[in-house]
Amino acid sequence: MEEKLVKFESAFSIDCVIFGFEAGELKILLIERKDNPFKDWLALPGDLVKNHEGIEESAERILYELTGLRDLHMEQFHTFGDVNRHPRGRIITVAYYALIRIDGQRELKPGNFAKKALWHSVNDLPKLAYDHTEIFKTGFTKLRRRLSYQPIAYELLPEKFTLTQLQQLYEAILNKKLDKRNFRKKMLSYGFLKELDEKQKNVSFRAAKLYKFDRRKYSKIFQNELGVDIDNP
Amino acid sequence: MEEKLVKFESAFSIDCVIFGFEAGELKILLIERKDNPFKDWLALPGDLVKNHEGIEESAERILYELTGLRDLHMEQFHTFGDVNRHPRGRIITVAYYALIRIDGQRELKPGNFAKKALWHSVNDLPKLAYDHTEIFKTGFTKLRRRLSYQPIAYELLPEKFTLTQLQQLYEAILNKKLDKRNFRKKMLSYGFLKELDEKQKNVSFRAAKLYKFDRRKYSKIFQNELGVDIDNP
DNA sequence: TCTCAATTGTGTAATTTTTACACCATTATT
DNA sequence: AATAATGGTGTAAAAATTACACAATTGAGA
Repeated sequence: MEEKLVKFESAFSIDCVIFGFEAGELKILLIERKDNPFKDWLALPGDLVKNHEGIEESAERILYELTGLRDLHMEQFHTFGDVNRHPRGRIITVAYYALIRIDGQRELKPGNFAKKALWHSVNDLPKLAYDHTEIFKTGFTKLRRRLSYQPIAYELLPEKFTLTQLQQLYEAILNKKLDKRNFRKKMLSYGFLKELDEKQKNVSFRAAKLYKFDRRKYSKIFQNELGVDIDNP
Repeated sequence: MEEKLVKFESAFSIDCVIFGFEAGELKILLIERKDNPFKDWLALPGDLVKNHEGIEESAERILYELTGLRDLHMEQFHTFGDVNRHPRGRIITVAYYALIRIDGQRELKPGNFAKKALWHSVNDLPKLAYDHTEIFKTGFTKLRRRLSYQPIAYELLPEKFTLTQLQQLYEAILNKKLDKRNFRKKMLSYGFLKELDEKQKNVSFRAAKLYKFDRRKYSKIFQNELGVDIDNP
């Protein structure tokens, strides 16, 4: 059963704050809108939720259509439902953030309602369409808070990375300088970083060791620490 | 403009997990449903969001109608949107938790669709209507996680309380025993507990000192520690 | 009024975690 | 061979957390 008419009097949508990390900078993926309202503005990728899909599913679809990627780290973080947040009617939107590895080769498909999709540094964002600036800020704050108790950052790095890259990523998200020795000590103490027999290439200085995440160990440590409490009904 | 017809093909609702603390037990406020679906089942208080109200506003209204209280500590914690979560159509629901002081005197108004409202211990909840058991569990987990980094528990206690009561409340939420001396040391170190010149009455043992929260000091300590990051756009 | 039962209120030492801090090593480039 | 740039490492001080036991107070009841 295909939908023809969007019920603007009462509908729900998904908006995604998609984080990536590139050249030492934290970025988000934005689209440039083709039409009114907010023609030519930058906006968060999003769509109306279809009748046959759950909201989680819808968020995954939006991400897949845009990036071709599935099974990303995604998290619902807030729902925005002010009466006038959307000029075309009463639409509440469920916001998710996602963490993805930026890959310059990958083609982004902005979809029918956008001219293009682009990565934009979080540090000098223009005003976004609708209430998307607020949504972004909320999502960024949630990500930051989350990172301070769960080391999810590796989702943003390439498979092999140096400790300096990891530290730069933390610094970009937490927005503060960290001490190199203490940072390394801490990260290595978790035990889910695996040192590789490989070094950085093509750098004109001492090459750093490469590491990768051991997902198995990571899960063991962090799943029961954060999931639904086992002792409760 | 009054609504006559509820658009069940696509609507949103609010559900509230309302926590209270009484007789050393953590409780939530439930309603007993009058009609189908889920006639006679216990459910979380909730309602459809009206066209003219924001979701926050809607949550506040639901709480006010039920308890007569305003300005409660409320927090949106998750939105549930599985396709088949509601037997009567596609309804996604935004869930809030609230913390309130149980007052046996206060009359609860269950509303038109419920037979009654009652406080129920969180420890032996029956299966709830719809997906409300899942909503409750998620809310409880969020509350627990929040409490471990922000001492919000005082919202659940009477104005004057003993440190033992406070500890019991923490134990009920975190679901584990705490060390009395360490607990007191920690709580008092925050500096927002004010010792009163008053003691417990009507107990057949050594009466404990009463304390109250100093909201002013509390806010100073915890507002900038958790709010939106000041350094970011 | 004495005793009992129940609960309050208190401090210290050991352990763990966090913080602060500086220099030599390695590599590519010239 | 010197230089420029970054990688990689350890220790000591401070702070936070944990573990742990007993005397003091009160009302109830004999």
